[in-house]
Amino acid sequence: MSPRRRDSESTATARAGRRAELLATAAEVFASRGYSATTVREVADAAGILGGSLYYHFDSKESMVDEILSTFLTDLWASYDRITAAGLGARETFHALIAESFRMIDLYRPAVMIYQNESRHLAANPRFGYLLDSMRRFREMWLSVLDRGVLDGEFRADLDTGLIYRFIRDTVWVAASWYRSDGALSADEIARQYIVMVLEGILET
Amino acid sequence: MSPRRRDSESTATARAGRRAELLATAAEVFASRGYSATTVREVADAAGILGGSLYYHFDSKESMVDEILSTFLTDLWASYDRITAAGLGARETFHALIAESFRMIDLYRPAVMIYQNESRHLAANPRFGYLLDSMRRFREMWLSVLDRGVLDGEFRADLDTGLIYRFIRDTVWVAASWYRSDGALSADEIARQYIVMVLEGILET
Amino acid sequence: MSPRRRDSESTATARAGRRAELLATAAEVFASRGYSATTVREVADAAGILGGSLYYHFDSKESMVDEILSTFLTDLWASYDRITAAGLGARETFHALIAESFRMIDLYRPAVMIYQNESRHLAANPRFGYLLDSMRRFREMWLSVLDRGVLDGEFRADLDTGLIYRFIRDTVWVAASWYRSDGALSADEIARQYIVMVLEGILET
Amino acid sequence: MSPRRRDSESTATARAGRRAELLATAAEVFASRGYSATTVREVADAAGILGGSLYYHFDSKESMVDEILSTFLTDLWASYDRITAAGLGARETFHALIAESFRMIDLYRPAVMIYQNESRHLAANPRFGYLLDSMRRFREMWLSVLDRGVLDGEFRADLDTGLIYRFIRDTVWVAASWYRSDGALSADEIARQYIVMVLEGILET
DNA sequence: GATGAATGAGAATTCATTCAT
DNA sequence: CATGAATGAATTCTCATTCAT
Repeated sequence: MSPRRRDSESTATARAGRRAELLATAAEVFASRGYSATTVREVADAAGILGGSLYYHFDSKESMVDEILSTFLTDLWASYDRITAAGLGARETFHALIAESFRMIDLYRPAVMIYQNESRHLAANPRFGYLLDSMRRFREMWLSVLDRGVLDGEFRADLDTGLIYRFIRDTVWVAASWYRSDGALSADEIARQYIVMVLEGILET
Repeated sequence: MSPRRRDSESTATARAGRRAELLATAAEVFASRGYSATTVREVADAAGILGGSLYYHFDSKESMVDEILSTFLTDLWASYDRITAAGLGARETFHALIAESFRMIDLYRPAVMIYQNESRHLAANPRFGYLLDSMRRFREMWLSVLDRGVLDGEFRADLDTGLIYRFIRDTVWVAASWYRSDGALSADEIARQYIVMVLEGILET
Repeated sequence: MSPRRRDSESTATARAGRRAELLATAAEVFASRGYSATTVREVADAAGILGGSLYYHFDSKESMVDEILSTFLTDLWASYDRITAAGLGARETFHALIAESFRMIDLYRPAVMIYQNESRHLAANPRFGYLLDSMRRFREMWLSVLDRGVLDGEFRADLDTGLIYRFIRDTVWVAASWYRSDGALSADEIARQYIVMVLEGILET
Repeated sequence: MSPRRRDSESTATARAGRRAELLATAAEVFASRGYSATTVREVADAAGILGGSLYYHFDSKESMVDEILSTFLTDLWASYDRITAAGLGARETFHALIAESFRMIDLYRPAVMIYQNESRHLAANPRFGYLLDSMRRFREMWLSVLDRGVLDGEFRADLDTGLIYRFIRDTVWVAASWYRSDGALSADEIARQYIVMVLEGILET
């Protein structure tokens, strides 16, 4: 509680704040221009500073995406884990996961876009091994929900669950590319309609 | 059938063939590594020639993607136009468009991936204005099919057709990223299941 | 006069100064080796930095010549305009323009050489349209002086003024290629003899 | 006179003709675009063949300029030598040399332009040593004429003959850059007026 | 924290030249 | 004679990164 300590605390906080601010800017730019097509200078420009100045905050361009993606994925999996651990039925779990995914898109739109567009390329780098892990976990999680649903007689048995899985995976995340938090439909409404579509189809019955 | 005629035929063919060959290689590499992350040298390596030699055939890296994408889109729209001009009902049109899309993925997998992953960035360049045109046409085409289907009572009226459109658009093309022509499911089988999924949903009834 | 003020002054000066310094170096090299035969690396070497570093200051090799030439021409025309607006007689204007031209050669020798040697080629590029403008203005300016001189009975009427104009234009600027500010004749002395030569001829009378 | 011999003769002639034709084209292009800014492909395009095909006729781009320049200079010096050996007075020699120079411009316009614009750069190459020789001879020839003229009381003694020499040299050759054989003034008329200008000046007397 | 000026590796592109056909 | 396709070195330009101030 000495002045010195308060100082260093507020400095640390300010620093973290600036860092987060810069990461948000970087994420935005990476998402819209593509990671490898984006120059460090473009990120800096968007942040209103000079290219070199970014290196006071980050080691490298790579460490920026790294932090953007790992922050997002950490939060994502905390949420997913909470849902899958809740002991819900297949259909309810399905519901909850989809809804949560759209909430994540709402929260981390740029990060989701980067995840969606750049994962394949980045994953070649050992540093981004966790991306592969995440994709694997994602697959297992969904297959487990779908397979259980088929077993329970809730989901159709005449469709390839592997295909359904890809179908869900792709459509959910790709929504990040057109979703606008200020658009006509809220994240929750999109999730609701999306769930209806996937569960019941678009045919009039 | 005289030797002379065979000669001039085979040269003409070789000429066009070499170009197509190089474009196929380039498309493959662009698709797998990402356009801007791919170096011209990588394309050349994959083609078994030196970097500079590509410039005998193409003006620039950009003109390579340009040709890859415009060739694909020209063929795609020729097919789509044939279908929409056939005077089918909404549901049959839906069917035919989806099936054709998967056939296109089968035929132009790398081009589709590039279209899917790089369109946004490339479209910033006036040279690629046709990408925006294509996206616009795509949207109009699908909305027209969906709206007609809703009017005809074939498609549900309680879902946002704009949302359905995006849903379809994204899932169809994204399949290019995992589709293997030598995989377990054929393009037609994928299309069939995909259509069932979208039309009837994944719920057991 | 506080240290702070001196600092910021000297930084601002250094900034503009560095650019001007590099341009002076580039002009020197372009003038002596020829613009298109000069490599960016040669300019950088002459400036004591690496090739890539030049691009921190300039967009391209082209923009370097551009700046060199436009700076020179801006100054040149300011001077010429001052003279032609002074309301002098044809012969006095003639005098003043020639003298000023030699002063410009003294001041901008490399730029003049580049102007002289590369204008034709560069002018094909729309970016250098001002070179054509300048040549046109130059022609009009001289023809107007010469024609007025003929009318006033000061210049001979039996010579083609178009020919005289070219004669003057070429000889004046071409002097840049051999003029040395440390040579035996000063710019003013050269101008003086030059004027005598053109006005009175080289014949003993 | 055997058919074989006639054949080889006419082939040789045709070959030489084609060679001269290509050189004329090359000279034109080098003159208008500048030697180092001109690509071999541009020359070939202008000749209606492909880049590589030029190498059937010439060893290199360099050997093309070489042949262009040396052909011109050989002819030029043959003429100059004839004149200086004729034992004329200073003024008559002056007359004859200028007239001959304009005739050369008429005959070898592109070569003269190349000589004028590229000599300095090319001369750095030992292969083009003859360019320096030519320049040196040129200087000596003119200084000798001028000095003799001053001694004989024909030319003014109050002007620096070195300056007059440069003045003549530059204005004469530079005319190649604007001279058109189909222009309003013939080579002879230009020479005539030029001689008057230089000898008597442009002042009305 | 940020700036201005560089570095240096590597990217895209150019171009003279070669060569089998 | 000419072509088509390459080579490979050089060139222009880009960009992540560094660092003294």
